[in-house]
Amino acid sequence: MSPTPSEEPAPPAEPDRRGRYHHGDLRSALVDTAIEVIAERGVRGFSLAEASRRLGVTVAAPYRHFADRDDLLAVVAIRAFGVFAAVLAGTLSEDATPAEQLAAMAGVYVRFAAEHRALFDVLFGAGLDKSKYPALGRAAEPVLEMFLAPVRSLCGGAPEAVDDLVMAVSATAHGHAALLLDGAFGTGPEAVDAAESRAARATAALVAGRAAMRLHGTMDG
Amino acid sequence: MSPTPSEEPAPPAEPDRRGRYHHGDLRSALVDTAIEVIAERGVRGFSLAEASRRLGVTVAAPYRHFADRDDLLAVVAIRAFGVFAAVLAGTLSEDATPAEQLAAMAGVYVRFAAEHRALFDVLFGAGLDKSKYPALGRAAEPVLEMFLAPVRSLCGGAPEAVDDLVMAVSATAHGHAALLLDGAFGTGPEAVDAAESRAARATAALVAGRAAMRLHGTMDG
DNA sequence: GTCTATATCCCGATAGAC
DNA sequence: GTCTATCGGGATATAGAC
Repeated sequence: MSPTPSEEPAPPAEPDRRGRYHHGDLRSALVDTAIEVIAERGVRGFSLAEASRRLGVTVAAPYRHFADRDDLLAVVAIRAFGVFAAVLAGTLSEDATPAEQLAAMAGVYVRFAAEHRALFDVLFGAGLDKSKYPALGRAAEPVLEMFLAPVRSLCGGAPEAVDDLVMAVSATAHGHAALLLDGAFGTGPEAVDAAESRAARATAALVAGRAAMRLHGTMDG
Repeated sequence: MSPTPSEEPAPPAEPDRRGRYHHGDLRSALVDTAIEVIAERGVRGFSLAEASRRLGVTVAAPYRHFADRDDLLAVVAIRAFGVFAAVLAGTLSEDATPAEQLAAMAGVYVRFAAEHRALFDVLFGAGLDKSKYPALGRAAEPVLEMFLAPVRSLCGGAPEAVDDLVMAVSATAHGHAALLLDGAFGTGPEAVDAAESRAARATAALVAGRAAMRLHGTMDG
């Protein structure tokens, strides 16, 4: 019989390379793998055990790098906010009115949810206690700021109006994204296109309607 | 020694009453208990084991009445649609314009999410596969129909415009509800009031904006 | 028919050995 | 840093008491 033991091909030459994560990259490998698993099974289908299995480590290994499952998900969420902000920033064009910018951003919001479903799922479906992860709140600020800029241009600085419109636009975008992921617009790329377009148009109508209502003095509450 | 055994007060007289569900009401008791548990811990915190424990029944008992956890949740979701439709119907007033009705319904949508959080949570946070529960889709139809009525009045029957506006209003309402439950409007009754008011105003602006854009011919895609 | 008892499997989490 | 071992809890399926 050959000296090969049972199922291990060539272990002697490289004590710490293939299939093992002994030198500190297990942490980032776990984050990547988490996103993979979540993309396949959703957040609620993600488990540390599954991620450990895919990386060839024991179920206890992740606890050297993360306090618990939510702690890992919080790191994924922080990365998600980073990607989200980058995607939003990529749509800014100088020769667009603030209203057009907001409409485009609402569309991109929806597209982000569809194309980075795993990340979006973690942001809004993981049930992370934000007060427990201050870094999460900090990671969200750039995103909020990107919505604030065009709204400030539109509202001229009135703080209450700014807050009002930012929330309305966010809710419009988020609602379209949530309904899309829920299947309300159908499935496939056409559904994403449709939802993106609808979100943009709804946002445009919202902004236009605000202006009209302000002109006509139809304001209460 | 008194004849009282150890911890059982009076078992001999009533063989099949207190603490037992031998006669067919375990099914409905499970639904009620599920709503209780979900209200306390959220959908993802609900388990058949916990419901069984509260009802004094074995973990296997629920499987006599429901195929699995999702099957029970689907029944809860069907009840949720019923309550939702009833709440929406309660807000209809004849002397309101279709636009005012839609705005009010968006507000009620948000209030329903807050006041019946368990039911709302099941509807949108349980991840139920709707294609697997046809009865769920049927239960949702009355709700959709309530939004369709005022929209038809507004759009004069153009099928594309009707679909467009229903989705936009739904998304606006849903977005506000989701952000409220996520804590974006703060916590407590004031947050609910604020979110309800914002959803109503955003819907009013949306409808007004649509009309304005149609007048000005600003329509594309 | 309804529930109990039981057994298997997966997951989260911790303690201690290497 | 990772592994082994282990505990508790939940989902699920089956066999059997009443």
